[in-house]
Parts: sequence; structure tokens; C-alpha cells
Amino acid sequence: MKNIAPKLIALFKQGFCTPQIAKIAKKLKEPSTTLHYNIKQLEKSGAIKSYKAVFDYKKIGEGHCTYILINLSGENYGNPEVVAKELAKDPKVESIDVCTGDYELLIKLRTKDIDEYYEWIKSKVKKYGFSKSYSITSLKQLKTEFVELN
Amino acid sequence: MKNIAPKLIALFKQGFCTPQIAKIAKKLKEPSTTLHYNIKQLEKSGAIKSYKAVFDYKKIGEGHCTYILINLSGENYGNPEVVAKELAKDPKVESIDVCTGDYELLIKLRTKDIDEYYEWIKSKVKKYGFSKSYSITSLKQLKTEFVELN
DNA sequence: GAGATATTCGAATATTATTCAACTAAATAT
DNA sequence: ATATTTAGTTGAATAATATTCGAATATCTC
Repeated sequence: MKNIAPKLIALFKQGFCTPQIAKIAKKLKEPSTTLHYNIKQLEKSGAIKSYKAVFDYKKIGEGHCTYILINLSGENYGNPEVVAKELAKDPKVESIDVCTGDYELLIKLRTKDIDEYYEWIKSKVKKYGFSKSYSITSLKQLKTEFVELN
Repeated sequence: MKNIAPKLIALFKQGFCTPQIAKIAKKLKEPSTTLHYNIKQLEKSGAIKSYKAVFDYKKIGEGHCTYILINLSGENYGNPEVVAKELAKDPKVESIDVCTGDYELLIKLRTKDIDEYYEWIKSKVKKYGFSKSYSITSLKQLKTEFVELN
């Protein structure tokens, strides 16, 4: 047994997928070459960043979803983007925004459970010196990444 | 000119993509048939919900991103899930969660601009009788849907 | 309206996914 | 422990699909 699933999940999270031109051709009743041309244009223009999979996150051990609002302090106070760019590299971070309001950053985090969440936030508070953070835990997800669930 | 791009964007938002088995095979140095088998297993188990595109949302006229926290009132107070399920159908809604804390719902909304956002929230407040809502506007997105931007 | 540029699209080709059947590993029952 | 079933791996053959190419058409620019 090779335990390939985790590797596939890691790859599919960000990419390694491609459009189904033939299916779209049937759906839109257009020649596949025309669609091919239009899709390549969207890619070239940068409008399409990636083709990826959306998961049932409970089933891949990332069932706990938290939205975290963050205040930075000290040296990081002035440049939230630097911290954000670094946090963006974390595979548990689904999204990160610099935002308006009482907090500078908004993170959507996916962890296995509340324990993993707690360890994560502790380590980041320490590392980046968040002066304050406010977490909102998802109780039920109805839609994510434009994909409806159930 | 057929103006196919908007149709493609609508389809790619939720699906109409597929894994690139040959590319993965090269990357992981595994036979493509083995990967094919493992991917089908993930699909059958429901772990993979969909294959879709991630966009540079500015370039597709959805550059304004808002996180909206919502309190329900009246008849909708007790059953946030019913409202959430309905809102989930809206193509501008990227994600919607029932959540902990002072608000019942958390929506991630993508609109063209602040005007479109304002029209959207006005119409929903009216329709569902939100008793209160708090919006956080994204100033800069560093990562979305697990895909790093820039 | 002439010339350049962008888009459409059918036919041919190249690439890739999928099926199949044999084999191997793992789990379960005896 | 070992027989038996079930799950996972893999190469060869096939089916399906993306991609290239060239020609025609539409759109934009001056």
C-alpha cells in the first residue's frame, strides 16, 4: 500500500487540474477549438490563476474551520502584508486578507480539530506577536470556494 | 464575437475541470493507472467535491471582496441554515457558514465594486430581515481558495 | 474603406484518460 | 497459522480528449 491519497490532496489543493473542454463544448454547444482558444486567452491574461479540487474537508481531516481576525503589534504593526505573505504559505491557511475595521488581517484556517487550531494560533501569536485576535468558528459550512455542500 | 468568456467563468467557478493524471504521474513518479485508481476512490468516497478554477477576481469584474457577519431576526432567528442554504445559491457568495460568536452567519461575498456590494446587502437585509450586520472589506488578498496570489 | 489584428472553427495529430486483466498486498475468517 | 476474500497496483490496449494548424470570418484601427 502506497498511501497516495495525501499526496494527491496536497497537489489538488492548489492545482494539477485542467478544464474539460469536451464537456463544456456539449454544454455550451460550441466547437471545442473555439472554447480552447477562449480558455487559453483567459489563462494568458491571468484571469485564471489555477485549476484545483474542492474537498469535503471533514473527510480529509480538516473538519475544523476558523475565521481569525488579527491585530499586529510592534515591528509588524506597520506592514501587515509582510506577515500575511508569510502566513499565506501555510497549507492550513485557505485564505488571508488585509482588511478594514478593528483588525488588520483576516485568516480562514482549516485544521483537523480544535486542538490543532489551538496549537496553531498559540505558535503564531508567539512568532508574529499578534497583539489581539478574535476567532469565529464555523459550525456548519453551506458553501465554500463557490461550491455548495450537501 | 461570441463573448464566451463569461460563460466559461460561470462554469469554471464550480466545476467543469478534471485532474491532470499524466502531470501528477510525472511529479510523483507513479504509474498513471495507479493514480487514476486512487483519484476515483477519493471521488467515490465524496472526499473530492469538485474540480474548478480559481480566478484573479479583479480581472473578472469581481474585485470587491467583503466578509459579512449577520444576525437574523424574526421567523429566521431559529433556523439560520434555511437562510444560509438559500443564500448559498447566489453566485456572488463564495462561502457561507453558520458560526459561533455574536453573529449567526458569515458570508464571503464577491462583487464588482462597493456599489454592487451596497445594493446586494440592502436587498438581503430587506428580504431576510437581518437584524444586524457587520462588514469587513478586503483591502488586499494574499491567498484565496488555497491559491496564493502574486 | 484598407490594412492589421483578433476570433471562429473543421480536419489532422498528439496527448491523455480509461478500461481491462493479471498480479500483489492486506485484511478477515477458519 | 493459513486459507479466503477484498483492496490496491500496474502494463498493454483502447477510447476519449486536448492541441495544433490553416483558412475563413469578424472586429478594430487609422
